[in-house]
Parts: sequence; C-alpha cells; structure tokens
Amino acid sequence: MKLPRTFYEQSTVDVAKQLLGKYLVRKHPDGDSSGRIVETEAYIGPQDLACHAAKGRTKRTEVMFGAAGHAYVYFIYGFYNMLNLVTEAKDYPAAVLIRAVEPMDGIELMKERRKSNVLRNLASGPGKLCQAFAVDRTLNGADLSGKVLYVEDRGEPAPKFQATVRIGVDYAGKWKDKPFRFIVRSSEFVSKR
DNA sequence: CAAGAGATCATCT
DNA sequence: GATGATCTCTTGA
Repeated sequence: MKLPRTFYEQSTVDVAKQLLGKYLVRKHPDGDSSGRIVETEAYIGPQDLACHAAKGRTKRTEVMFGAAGHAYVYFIYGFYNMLNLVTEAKDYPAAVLIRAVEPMDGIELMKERRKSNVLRNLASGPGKLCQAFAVDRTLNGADLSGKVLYVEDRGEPAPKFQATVRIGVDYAGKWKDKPFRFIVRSSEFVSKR
C-alpha cells in the first residue's frame, strides 16, 4: 500500500521514525527497483540550523515550503544527489533525508548503476542510494503519490530503531547534537554504526 | 583499520 | 568566491 499524503503531514520526527521498515519504490524505463528503508534523518524546520530552510525561502528550498508528500532532491559536493521527502504543512519547510536502504528488487540494475557487486555497498548512504535508484534533480518536486517514486507499506511490523546525532552537520551549533538520525541497528545496510 | 585528500558544481554572498 | 545532509581512494601503521 502506497503511503498517503496524510502520512507525510505528521511531525517530521514521527515521519522519519515511521519510514523505517517501509519500502522505497522507483519506477524506471530500465527497470523498477525497491529497498527497505533502514536509516533516515529529520530536518525539522526554519529554526533547525542544519536544515537548508534555515537560510530562508530560496529557489533551492522552495520545494520544502510546498505541500507534504513530494521529493526534495538536491545536488551536493559536485557529485551526489540527496533524496528527501517533504513533510508537514504547506509553507512550513521540513523534510526527511533518506540515508540508506536495504536493496530488495532490481538488485542487478543497482549493481550496474553503482558499478559494484557488493550488496552492502549499493545503497548504504544517501549519495549511493540516489545512484542505485537513479534519483537526480529531475525528480525534485516529484509527487510521491505519482508513479515514478514513492514509499509503500508492505505490512512489516515497525522495526526496532536507535536515535543518534545527524551526520555531517557540525556547522549547525546546538542543533548538531539533536538525536534526529534514526537507524535500524540490526541492519547490515546502514551507512555507519 | 583510521585518517586525509581530492573530486567538482549549483547555490547563495 | 566559498562551501557543502558525500564517497572513494590512497597512505601509513
């Protein structure tokens, strides 16, 4: 069952936690792929200095100000794309970063795109995941109730998870220490332990 | 194994 | 003109 818009309208931290154990699905002409989400991070709004929207409403952050249930994809370090899912009310900028998934369907395709045969190395990080799933900025603003990219519930019970600090946000003052990263600790497929 | 450097570009100052 | 929600490779122990 595809997650409805109302799911993404909940508080960002709740969305981030509940996404664990759900399945990211990517439909593509070359073949479809999916993966079980095992790591997420919450970026909870304009006051959160780690959130891009703390810089205000700009061309780049515009999507986060839009309605929940859309993809926010941006390009970083000259190499990598990051996939976020926009949460909460329209005009309130917040999103959940998808950091890692456990590959399920379309594994051969992911191996090709990633140029790696190591299952654990296919989508265990936000940049890797976007490569494996062919997610780039053309998907920025994509509606998650559409056909190209969405998250579905496959009826799996909520996995046990652990909250830790977010990665790579040392510049964010007191916000860098907030426990807004959620990982399925038992999974081999998280980016770091 | 841990640590460091380099790659490379859209976005904002 | 600086810098970043990263990754990979190289180095050295």
